[in-house]
Amino acid sequence: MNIQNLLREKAAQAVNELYKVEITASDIQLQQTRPEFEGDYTIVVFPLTKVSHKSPQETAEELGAALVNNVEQIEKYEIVKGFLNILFTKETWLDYLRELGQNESLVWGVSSKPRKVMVEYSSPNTNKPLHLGHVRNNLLGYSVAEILKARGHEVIKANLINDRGIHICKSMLAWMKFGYGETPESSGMKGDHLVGKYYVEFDKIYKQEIKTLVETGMLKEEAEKNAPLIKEAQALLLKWEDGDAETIRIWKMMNEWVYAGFSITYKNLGVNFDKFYYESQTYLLGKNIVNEGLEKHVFQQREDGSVWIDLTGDGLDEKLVLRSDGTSVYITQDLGTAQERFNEFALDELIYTVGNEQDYHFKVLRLIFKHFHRPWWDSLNHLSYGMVDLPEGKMKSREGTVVDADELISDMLKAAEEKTKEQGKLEDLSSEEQHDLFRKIGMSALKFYLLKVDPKKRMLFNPKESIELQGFTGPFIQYTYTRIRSILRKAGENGSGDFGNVNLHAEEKEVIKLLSRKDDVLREAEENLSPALVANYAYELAKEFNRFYQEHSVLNEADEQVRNFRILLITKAAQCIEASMKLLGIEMPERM
RNA sequence: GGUUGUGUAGCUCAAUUGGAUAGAGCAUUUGACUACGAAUCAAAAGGUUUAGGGUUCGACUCCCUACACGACCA
Repeated sequence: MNIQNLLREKAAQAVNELYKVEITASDIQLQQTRPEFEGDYTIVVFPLTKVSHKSPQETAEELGAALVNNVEQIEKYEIVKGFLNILFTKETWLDYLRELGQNESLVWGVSSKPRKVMVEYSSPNTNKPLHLGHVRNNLLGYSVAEILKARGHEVIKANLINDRGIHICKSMLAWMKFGYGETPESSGMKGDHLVGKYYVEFDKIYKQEIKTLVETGMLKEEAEKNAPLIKEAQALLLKWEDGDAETIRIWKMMNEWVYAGFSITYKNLGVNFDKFYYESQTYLLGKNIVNEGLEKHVFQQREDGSVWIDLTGDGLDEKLVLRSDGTSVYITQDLGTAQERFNEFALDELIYTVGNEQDYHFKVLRLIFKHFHRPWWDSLNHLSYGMVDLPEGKMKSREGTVVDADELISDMLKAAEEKTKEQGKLEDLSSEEQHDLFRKIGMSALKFYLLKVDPKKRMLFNPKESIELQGFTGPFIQYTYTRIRSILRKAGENGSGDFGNVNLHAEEKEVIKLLSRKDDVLREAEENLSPALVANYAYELAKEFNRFYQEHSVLNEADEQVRNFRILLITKAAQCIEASMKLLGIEMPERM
């Protein structure tokens, strides 16, 4: 059993008996004992003085004595300034490791209430290739989905592709006018990049037209509306909405190019989806919701025909849900698609992985369903993440500072190859094996770099740092893993016996302690939708192993029981590192 | 203008959700490869947690004010 939970429960019991109250295990505040004191865990006594009506010192004294007397796993206690430090017997830790050893592989603790959850992530536009911001989105969404799965939930990974609207018409128009039939095949370009090229082309010529108009004396805003190219694009959108055959044909063709491109990027990123949605099929949804809102008097219609919701009572303002011409806005279709998804899958929860620039939007979405009294309105969650900045500042497409996802990936792999070759340890691997290794190392550097940061926070992407292999990085953890694997290969079958009641060194105990925290880490990662907690944990574990490795030998250990113990210890450490990194979408190599 | 997020070591990030002397990595300085892999380990140095006030046994964390940067709503 989880040692922290054991302590919480026993402490709660003891408090209840001592002071005739009814507190629960979760009322016990627990933390790691600071290294300068003797002990494994520390009970914070201050909150308990409210029920004991005694001084912190006295309360700690009574609780400590009760625990030592009643719990065989507890060896001693020590009180320092209102903190009750608890030391467990070494058998407690050895037994915990034995318990882990009963399973062949590592088993995560699962949620007591499994849910059915849809995680929407990626959700790209079809007018240009993916960039660094999308990469953070994809890695976060994928990882959160994997974390939820590991917790025992049923997860549907969904991708809502924005395949319609003025943006794709711009690319189409530019291609029709200036493309001369260029295709991915004829140009040798990846489809998403080819379409992106025409999007940029559109913008370039559009800007020129505006400039020319302004020179003839037109106001800038006016020029932006009246430039011939934008008018043409708008006309094209109308044709698309009318279902014009030729327009639809070109639209489909260009979107197919983009999808082929995206699927390569997704494959390289190692992400996947169970369900694709397309806006062209969902953008008309939501109008029935608008009607429902009007009937329920949650929405109000104005004289011009537009429909609004008044959220001033919730601290927000009034929000448009349908334009006066009867067309949808973004929130309209989001209302429709959310409703449809709950209907179709009987979801317990829906998580949108979208940047924090849309915090307001998702607040509104939840509130609307709250006013509709949907029972699931509260399960509509927004995995909101911060933007990715570059050392030069924000990514700006106009200034060409956008970091392209495909380029980024290939740069990472190249860097991994160079740095690995510098080490010169792998001459005997086939070139195929080498390339697989470079991929694993490069992607681990990239993924770990992006996932180790709290998703909520805006972060800095420093290309030079991202390809580092030392310190708080993915490759460091991989390296640690391969060291363990190397020992285990050499150990062969020599470590399957029991280890009795061996001595336990500080470095060994610390590794077991960390292992015993795995389920709490996963639970917290779920609660906070934060892969960063898992990343930090994997790093801690790797570091703790390295500390052990420096001080103690496994294979050269003469005592067979000690050797058996250490082999099981490092086996479980390796499995836990691998399992944690897998939740981040990072693969472990056998050698590097 | 309104709403909202962020501000921690030179840089990039942590801090068990209010707990002990705020921790890591990089960079700098120093020590350890004839021990299972040195992509490692150990050590030094680096902090008025943006500033000021408040709440309490106790504040990086909660409240107020100001400043800086960002985002959103028109």
